[in-house]
Amino acid sequence: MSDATRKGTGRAQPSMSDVAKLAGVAIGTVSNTLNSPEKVTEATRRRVMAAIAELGFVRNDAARSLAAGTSTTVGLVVADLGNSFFVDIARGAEATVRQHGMNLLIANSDVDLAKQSNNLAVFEQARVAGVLLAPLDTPFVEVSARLTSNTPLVLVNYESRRKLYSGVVVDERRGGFLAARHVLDLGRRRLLFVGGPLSLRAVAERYEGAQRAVADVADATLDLVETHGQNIRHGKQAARELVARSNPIAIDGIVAASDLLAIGVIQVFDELADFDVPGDVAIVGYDNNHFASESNVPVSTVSQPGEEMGRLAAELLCEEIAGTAARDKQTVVLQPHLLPRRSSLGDAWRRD
Amino acid sequence: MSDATRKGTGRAQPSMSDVAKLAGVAIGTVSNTLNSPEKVTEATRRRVMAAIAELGFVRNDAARSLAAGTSTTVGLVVADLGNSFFVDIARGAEATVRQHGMNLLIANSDVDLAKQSNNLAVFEQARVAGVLLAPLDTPFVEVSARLTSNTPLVLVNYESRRKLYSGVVVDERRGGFLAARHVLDLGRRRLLFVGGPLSLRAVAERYEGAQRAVADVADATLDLVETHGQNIRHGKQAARELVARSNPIAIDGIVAASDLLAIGVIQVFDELADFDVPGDVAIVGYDNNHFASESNVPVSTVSQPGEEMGRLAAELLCEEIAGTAARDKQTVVLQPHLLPRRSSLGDAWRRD
DNA sequence: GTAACAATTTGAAGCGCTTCATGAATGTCG
DNA sequence: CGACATTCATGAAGCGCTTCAAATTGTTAC
Repeated sequence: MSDATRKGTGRAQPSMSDVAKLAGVAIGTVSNTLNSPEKVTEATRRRVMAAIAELGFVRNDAARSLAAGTSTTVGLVVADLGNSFFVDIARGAEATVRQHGMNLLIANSDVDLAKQSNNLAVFEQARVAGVLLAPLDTPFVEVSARLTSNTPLVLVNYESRRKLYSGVVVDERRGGFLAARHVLDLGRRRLLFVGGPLSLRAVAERYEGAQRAVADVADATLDLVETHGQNIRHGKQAARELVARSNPIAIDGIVAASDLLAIGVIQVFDELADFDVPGDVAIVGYDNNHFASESNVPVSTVSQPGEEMGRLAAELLCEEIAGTAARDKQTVVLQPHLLPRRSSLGDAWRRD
Repeated sequence: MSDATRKGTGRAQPSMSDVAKLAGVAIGTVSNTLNSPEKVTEATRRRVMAAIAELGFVRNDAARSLAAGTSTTVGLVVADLGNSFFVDIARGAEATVRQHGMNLLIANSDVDLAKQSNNLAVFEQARVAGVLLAPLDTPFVEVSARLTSNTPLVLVNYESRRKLYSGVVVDERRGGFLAARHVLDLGRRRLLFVGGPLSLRAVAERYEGAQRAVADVADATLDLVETHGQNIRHGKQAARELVARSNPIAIDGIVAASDLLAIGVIQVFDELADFDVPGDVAIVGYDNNHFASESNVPVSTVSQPGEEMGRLAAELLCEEIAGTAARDKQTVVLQPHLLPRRSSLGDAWRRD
């Protein structure tokens, strides 16, 4: 690399020894004023800071963490940034990580297993202090294959079967249960679960929860329309399918695996104008989607504590990094909350 | 740090010299099989790879980039991950960066200027190959203050006034113009712009564009309702305010600064049931919000090419990193596109 | 004036890697 | 068969930092 082309501008980054030279001190002193200012006289501290400012010195963190053997960044590998649930997790994780004086860097797997493991590899190679993994809802192959390394790793929204990692999850069954029981409490008896595919763990567990709630009530039934995804589009399809089955439809309560599904269903019902929500059919969604609360018929929902999950997971990770973590890996289970709105309560619901 | 507490497990990461020892080769050979396999015999390559696998060796990237003086990661500092526009940018940037054999790490500024500059600092200290910055819509102070460093930096969705950095922006005026002209083309003459605050550059420019379109038509007028933000809530407020001004309202076309605003307006109009959209009032939003296309009345919108912006910005950055960039900084201006849907076309619009 | 001690400062060692001059081994050709 | 390439492998130097034992300076007590 010729001197002229180096780094585009040709001006090389000044190093710590440049700073030391300019300030007329030893290199160790520069390091000290940066890392343990209390070990340095006020006078020399000022001289060093002046030199740093004059040269525009920026500490080389690669060298720092190589020499110190510790890093101050934490990596977060996230299944899908397009999903606001994961953005909430990121936000929570960042807050906690920051409190511990570290930084959070995010890598998006974009619903692609290969990218996910590549992202894990990137963080490991960078020797980050630790990694938070909010993985794809798929078998755990990739993460287990990762056991070669010993970077601390905490899972978010995924439970390590073999207790290899700590993690934070939310009780999906409970969420499904809450949603269904709410509808049942409103006196509805012929329920329907909309969501899918059931091969997704989260969906399956929500469905199970709903089944349990229905089983508790003697004359209640739970039907199922399995979808190919959780978007508005899928909700609309499901609603049309439902109407095609029998019109008027034979149900009076719907538990949807996502708010978007619920919205899709409501929209179709609105169009048909035959079904009143919640008069004829009470509907509960899932996720506390930002839009859902603002939509035409505010959707009752089950709220996932995304930020809290991020915070807790980061807390667990920081413990592992500090070495203060318990020997045994633990999985914290957070409880979802029901947020009843108009799509189930009707006019009884007051916007606050 | 005692041996027992080190790294939690106590098992230290193996180094390249461990691999070299096990494979019975020199350390330089290990480096070569990793970085330039063609310089190494097939036989030794295999021996080395076997040793790597056996030890579970993971290359220390901090040491690598320190020694090599180059990094293989690119940083993206993003104003707000909660906004899907920025997620699109991230997705585009990642695709391009990956094509160049590098990795993309994301840091979220979360609409906080202090975090933004901290994030920039983190990436600089990490000596990433380059940084993409999708900044907050605020004065350029922080980024200029950053001039001390010489990490390549490309802006996304922001134009460097002093041409200090290359960048990719979208022509917001054009977007506003397209939206307004579309409504005018439908024969509407009494238009209203909803959005705000106008101190946001993007909003102001969209408004200007709309004004220009209206100025082109002799008898057309453009009214303004300034909002405090671009959410559904603000749209509802604006609509109520409008109705309060005069009922029936004196306008027949609305250009909104976001799809969410448009949805809010439509929802209020729906409730009142007095105004038909688009019969009485044609509405165009902005952003091609995922949600907007699926809503009850699919919202006509102006689409921002987020992914393309990310791709292009990453392309520019890679050029700067490679040193093949033109001397002068350039700002690429991308054009937004109009996507007419039912909220303006009515039944003439067919879902595809 | 000096010994004893604390407070600062110093600078060499080394973190794990890439690089590259050097050497060894093998092949080629007149 | 010797001279010369060519191909591989070697290992020391050094990237910019942290650390820490040792040197230096300042302070207090006697």
